[in-house]
Amino acid sequence: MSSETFGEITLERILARGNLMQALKKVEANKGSCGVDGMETSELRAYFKSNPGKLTEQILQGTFKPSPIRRVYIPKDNGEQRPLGIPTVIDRFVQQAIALVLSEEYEKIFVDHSYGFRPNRDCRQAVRRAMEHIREGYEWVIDIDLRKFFDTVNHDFLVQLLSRRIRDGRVISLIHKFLRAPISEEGKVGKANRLGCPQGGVISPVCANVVLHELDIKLREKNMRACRYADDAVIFCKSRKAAERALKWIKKFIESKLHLRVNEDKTKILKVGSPDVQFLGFSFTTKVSKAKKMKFPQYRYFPTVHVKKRKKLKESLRILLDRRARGGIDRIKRKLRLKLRGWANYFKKAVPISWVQDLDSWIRRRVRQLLWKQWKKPANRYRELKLRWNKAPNVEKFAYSSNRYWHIVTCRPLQTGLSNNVLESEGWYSLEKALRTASGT
DNA sequence: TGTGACGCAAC
RNA sequence: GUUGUUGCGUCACA
Ligand SMILES: Nc1ncnc2c1ncn2[C@H]1C[C@H](O)[C@@H](COP(=O)(O)OP(=O)(O)OP(=O)(O)O)O1
Ligand SMILES: [Mg+2]
Repeated sequence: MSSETFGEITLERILARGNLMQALKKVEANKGSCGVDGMETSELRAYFKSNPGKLTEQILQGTFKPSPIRRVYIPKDNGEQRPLGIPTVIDRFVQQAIALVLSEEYEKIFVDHSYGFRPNRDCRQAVRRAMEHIREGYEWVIDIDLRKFFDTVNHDFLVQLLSRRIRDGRVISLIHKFLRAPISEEGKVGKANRLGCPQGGVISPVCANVVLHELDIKLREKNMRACRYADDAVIFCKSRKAAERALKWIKKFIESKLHLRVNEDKTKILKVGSPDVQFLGFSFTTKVSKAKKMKFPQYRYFPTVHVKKRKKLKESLRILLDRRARGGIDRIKRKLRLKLRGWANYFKKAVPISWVQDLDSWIRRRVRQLLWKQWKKPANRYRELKLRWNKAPNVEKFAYSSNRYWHIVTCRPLQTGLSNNVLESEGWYSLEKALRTASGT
């Protein structure tokens, strides 16, 4: 619990040998790409060892200057672009050292309903907490999202908050320097940054939590049923009226006190069962299988995989199982298994079985297409089919038929020769199997 | 029990 | 080409 008191955060503690070694390991393990200076993570250890005290001395003397941040854009799920800010590996190393200490201390004061970017906390716990509120009759939800969250964090306010807990001015100054690091885009270095924590900065997540901790405190003070993961906060109320009242002051608080911007489009008040409610990839539904209802008759709402996330998985499988897919069959098999395992492990019990069956038969259809294309020549097709289905009638005739894949895979010989069982025995994974192993049976 | 390689998810 | 935090999974080594 938060019974422990906030410890002293000093530069010496950040630069302690053990802390630096731990930070070094983490940067290396990430294997992230280089910053503006071109130094790779694989070169960091050698660099650090060759100049043992140089870096720490610079930091202690206050002469250390972070390098500019390399700007890279990556696509977001909604089609927009996400501006990353990639620090040099040296800066990531120093930031790691800071972040380890910051996180350790702030963990002691962060509130229980905050889940994002925090150790020993995951999405499932956040969703479980949300479900508890729903089951206690709080069926109206305020879904809050902040506009360009990291990029709009106010430096002065953040520094002010950090100063309340960190008495060592050198630490504050060092963090401030990292925040002000300029952006380098297409070789051009811009002016010192005045707004935001870089998406890609090591200390950014904990800084983000430090800012929204103020909101957490306020919500707890007012006895709100809240659940926050980064800038995605859901607050549960008993009525639409209550939700509207709450949203009014929350908005005001976020914008005027925290200097952040509420995303007007994505922020909304809805009944929890609405498909527009998405929290960490889940939505909440009353429409579940009879078996589930029988098992939990006392419950009404259940978490389920949000439709957008189902589509996202299917889309990525479509690319993986494309007829003109790159790489060999074995590689595709392995990737499919890995992907389904990982995915199933995250969503586990929230996946509706009827959808599992739909998806699995869709996967098998695409696998059949893939193999049919792979075998190419009729003679090959004959051989491969016969190999799998000895007692086949008409295999010969069928193997020499046309090339219209989608139509063909629905025909009997392929369905039998490449039946579900045959596909499974040849190592083709299914979501059903992934879910079975994920739930431990 | 601990370490490191790969991967999945959330943001 | 893709950074960061966090959680989990699989495999591997001692
Ligand atoms: N891949 C990532 N790498 C680094 N930081 C990330 C990544 N994804 C999300 N974040 C961090 C930075 C974001 O500001 C914050 C909230 O994510 P998100 O709401 O998706 O974007 P956003 O708040 O920046 O833009 P938007 O205005 O679209 O909501 O989480
Ligand atoms: Mg946002």
